[in-house]
Amino acid sequence: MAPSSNGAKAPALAPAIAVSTVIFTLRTCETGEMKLALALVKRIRKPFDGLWALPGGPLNISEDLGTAAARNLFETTALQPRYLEQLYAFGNLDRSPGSHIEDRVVSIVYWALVGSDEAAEAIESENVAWFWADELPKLAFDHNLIVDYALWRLRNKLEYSRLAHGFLGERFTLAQLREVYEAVLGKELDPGNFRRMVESNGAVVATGERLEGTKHRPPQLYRYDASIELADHGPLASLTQVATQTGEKK
Amino acid sequence: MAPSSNGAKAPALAPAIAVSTVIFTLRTCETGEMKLALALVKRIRKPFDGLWALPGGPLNISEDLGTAAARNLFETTALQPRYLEQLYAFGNLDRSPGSHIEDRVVSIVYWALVGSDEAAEAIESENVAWFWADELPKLAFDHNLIVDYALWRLRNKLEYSRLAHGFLGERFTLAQLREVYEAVLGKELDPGNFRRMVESNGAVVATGERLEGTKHRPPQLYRYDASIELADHGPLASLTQVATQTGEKK
DNA sequence: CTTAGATAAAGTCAAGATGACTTTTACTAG
DNA sequence: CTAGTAAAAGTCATCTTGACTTTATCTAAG
Repeated sequence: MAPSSNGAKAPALAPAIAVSTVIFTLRTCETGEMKLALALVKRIRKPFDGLWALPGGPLNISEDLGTAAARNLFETTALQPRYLEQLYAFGNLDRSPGSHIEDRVVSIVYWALVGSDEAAEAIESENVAWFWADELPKLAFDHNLIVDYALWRLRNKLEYSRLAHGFLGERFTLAQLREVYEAVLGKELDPGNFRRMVESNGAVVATGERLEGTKHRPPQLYRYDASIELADHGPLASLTQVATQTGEKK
Repeated sequence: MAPSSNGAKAPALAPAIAVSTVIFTLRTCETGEMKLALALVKRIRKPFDGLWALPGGPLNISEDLGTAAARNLFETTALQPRYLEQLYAFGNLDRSPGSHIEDRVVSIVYWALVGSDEAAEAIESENVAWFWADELPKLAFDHNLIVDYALWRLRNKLEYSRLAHGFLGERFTLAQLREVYEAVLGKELDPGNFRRMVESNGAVVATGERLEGTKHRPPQLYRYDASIELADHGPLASLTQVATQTGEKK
């Protein structure tokens, strides 16, 4: 309650805040299958120099958390996120072994989805690259742990519609959508059952159009229901309807 | 990537970090029913002076996030949490309307459960009090939003065993456990179905003992399965088994 | 000793969800 | 016209869930 012993407003010893992002996309691997990949940057400084790490940086004083995450994402990949959500705040004292206490950093980590078509055009360089999610090297800091958690959230806590919108284009077939799920979950799904469940939960709807040029019965094209949000509204996600409409008192 | 324009190590303008906690307990109300309550402190300073707010304070440079939350909880209520979990990091620029930008604070919010028996002995004063979760006043900052989100998580994302252990004692009857759920969810549950589901998910087990002294058939006493963790391990909750055992490379 | 009242504990039943599988439909390529 | 392919629709047994019924075991009143 009371301020710390020293009441003066001198530069107090306080932990710094950084914002990092786990950037997911789907890419086609040698065998032609879709596989989950994420963007990493190579460290070129003291702790963990030379190791790969999650993109991130300090939080500007006049920048929202989500904005900082999106900015970082754009600075490293030149891409816009299709979906962005806060993951967790990592602040353990031992995240950067050997560092001095006054260099302590609390990382607020976001995770993002970028379109698989756009991801091909993303920046890649000596220091920025895509890695298969299941073949990661040892990362700097506690970033392996962070990625594990992000993967867990991606696989367990994300609804169909968001994944679809995050990775696919405006229109898509159910087979494409199923491919996305199979890539993320790492297992095959029954086409019939997949169709049934997608159609019952009304997040995606048929457009009436069909995709021509296949060498079999032409599949229908689907799109996301307009009323679905794609960006993260923080904890509001589920409360938004209420919170927004309440807003001011009636 | 590059440091900000000014390379000097002068006291950079950075957001401060605070840790706050939403402290839940169950209390018996006038009618004899259990109701969900949470601890608030009255502000005695500039922004929102006089309004009630979540207990919290700055994060010490050498203190883990969860430790800071537990310390705050103890300082305000003199209680130990039975369960503690990170909720979300709130960092919007408009959380404290009217404040100067250099006073910006990012709050990492935890939520906690304290035993309903212990809660009776908790500190209560002019400036610290329990409020019914469904009868909150207007709170300082964005704390109403935070509490709404914490309530949502409590009701939707918490498994039986943790709720049980968080609010009840070492041993309890299924009727007591059901009462806890009814209080949290705000609706009545079928005793038979409740029993079926608790017994199928093996989180709580029968002790073989019975509670004597009732004016009807004596109910069996249950306890939590030993293997259940109660404190928050950050995102590890579900990964711990793997992460911990992996730890060092084999 | 018997009975009423109360709740524990176990059981019943129908509706809905889920996974594995089959059949039919509509196109292309030869 | 036929074979090949995948879309789309349908079948079926199992599991889960909510609502409800029945039986068992205690206390307390008479």
